[in-house]
Amino acid sequence: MSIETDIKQTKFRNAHHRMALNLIYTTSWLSNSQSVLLKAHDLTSPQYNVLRILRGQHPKPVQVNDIIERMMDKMSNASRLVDKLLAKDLVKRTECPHDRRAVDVIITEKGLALLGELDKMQDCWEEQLHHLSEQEANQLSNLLDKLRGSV
Amino acid sequence: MSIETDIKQTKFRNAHHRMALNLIYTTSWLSNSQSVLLKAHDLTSPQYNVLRILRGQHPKPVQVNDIIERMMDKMSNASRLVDKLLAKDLVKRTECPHDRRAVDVIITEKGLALLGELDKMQDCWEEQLHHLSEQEANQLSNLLDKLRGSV
DNA sequence: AAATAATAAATGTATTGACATATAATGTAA
DNA sequence: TTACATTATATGTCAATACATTTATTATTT
Repeated sequence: MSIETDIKQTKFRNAHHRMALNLIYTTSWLSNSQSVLLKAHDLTSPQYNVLRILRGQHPKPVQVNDIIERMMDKMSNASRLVDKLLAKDLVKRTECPHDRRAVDVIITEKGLALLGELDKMQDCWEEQLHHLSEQEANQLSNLLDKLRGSV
Repeated sequence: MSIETDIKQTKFRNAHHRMALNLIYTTSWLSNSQSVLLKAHDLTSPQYNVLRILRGQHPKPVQVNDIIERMMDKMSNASRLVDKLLAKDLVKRTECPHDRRAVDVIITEKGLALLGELDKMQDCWEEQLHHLSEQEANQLSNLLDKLRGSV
């Protein structure tokens, strides 16, 4: 009885429609709560996302194109996002030796340190998710995979 | 095995983390596909959302504040959103008789006609959701409610 | 090798959104 | 009734985003 009260709507076309609205609503709820936490560290969600991608590959460099492919929301102008991180000394950008079109992006020590701090915040954020058991979390994830038709 | 390949990430901190990323990724996938369809009719998702809220109450007027409360992503500047719809003659805006601070917003015939067309598009969009059975859709929706702690 | 296509990234521009603040009307308390 | 708080909406400003285009480099074709 919840999404109904949250968006003050009692009728849905059908189960799938209710599910779709619920997905959008729940995700908006979830990512807003993350944005609030990140703002205290002067980061946006996409910036945080990029930093974690870079840490995942560290110390290997990552090209802008790779970043785009790995991002949650495939975005067009990732290079300006990298600019922002560069301005904060959280990443460094060097010309890729094999391909002079491309650019190698690497997270800096400062970036790693910031992410280290944010891990605690992230733990805190993830606590919210524990209304679901581990089993339920897996179940939800599997349903999402199936929804996208990739099972 | 899917979110892993879609965002090229094989390791997650834990089941809940994987679920959270999957939620964000799947919802982004879902709403992007809707945006693409809407753009052909020169509407954004929030605008479409507002129009449907107005249709839901039609012919009763809806105040801007009500719109905000009913929206998926609670947004600060709903009045400029109404402006946009007004400019396209999809809604009309009149001063609320009982409360001169408030504004009554009503969907126009043109707005209703547009939504009528878009219903077909929406059906089409919802077809995507049928990788899940009705039962699975309900299951997913219930898990989302539970995730938000509102069960 | 020259011409053409394809790829990686950056940039221009207009729109959208976030956030704080302003304006106006109403409600409430002294 | 005046002062003060609250509510409803609008606006100013700046950052973020979308989308198209541009530049530079590499790959492919003839």
